[in-house]
Amino acid sequence: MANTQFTNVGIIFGDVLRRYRSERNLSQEELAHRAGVDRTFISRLERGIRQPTITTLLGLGAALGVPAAELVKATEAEWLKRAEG
Amino acid sequence: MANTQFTNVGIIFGDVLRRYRSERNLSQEELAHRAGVDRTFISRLERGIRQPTITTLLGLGAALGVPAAELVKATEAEWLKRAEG
DNA sequence: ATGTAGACTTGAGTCGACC
DNA sequence: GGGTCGACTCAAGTCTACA
Repeated sequence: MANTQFTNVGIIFGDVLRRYRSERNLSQEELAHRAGVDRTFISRLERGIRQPTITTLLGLGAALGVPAAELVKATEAEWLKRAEG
Repeated sequence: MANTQFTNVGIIFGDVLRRYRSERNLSQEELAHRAGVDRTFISRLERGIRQPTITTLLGLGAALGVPAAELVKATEAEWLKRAEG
């Protein structure tokens, strides 16, 4: 049953996504449209209820005008920070 | 039905993953063990048949001793290159 | 414009097996 | 050690609807 240590990744990614979206004054609906996904899915991502695949990540990055790698980097940094608590 | 433009992301990521694994002289089995996933799943990832979620990405990065963001960056760069063909 | 939720289809990720 | 596959479970992602 591996990966108990990665349990919070979705929550952290949700925070990151919401922050990037807010900074750009995009609505969930507009982001969803640009990224080619459903609005309710964005809502679930931001709340950490769902997790993106790498394809979705690239779509979100393109929609936000930021490399997907940057979203992952921010998520990873926050995750490492919380992991060492 | 969005995202036809992202169709090849899985293939590209598979190439990237295999390259990073090979450079570290890791077997699929060892990588799978370290990342906490199944060996056959690594095989499918490398062949582009399956795609990782962000949680799996962080696990793979940790297993390879490289930031997951770097794997995404490499994937994204290759994807942009192929996209402009 | 967002939260939430149920019901749905497809795909992530496992397990066992064989080449 | 790796490829491949079928069958399985559960989660990704959609769609509709209401607060």
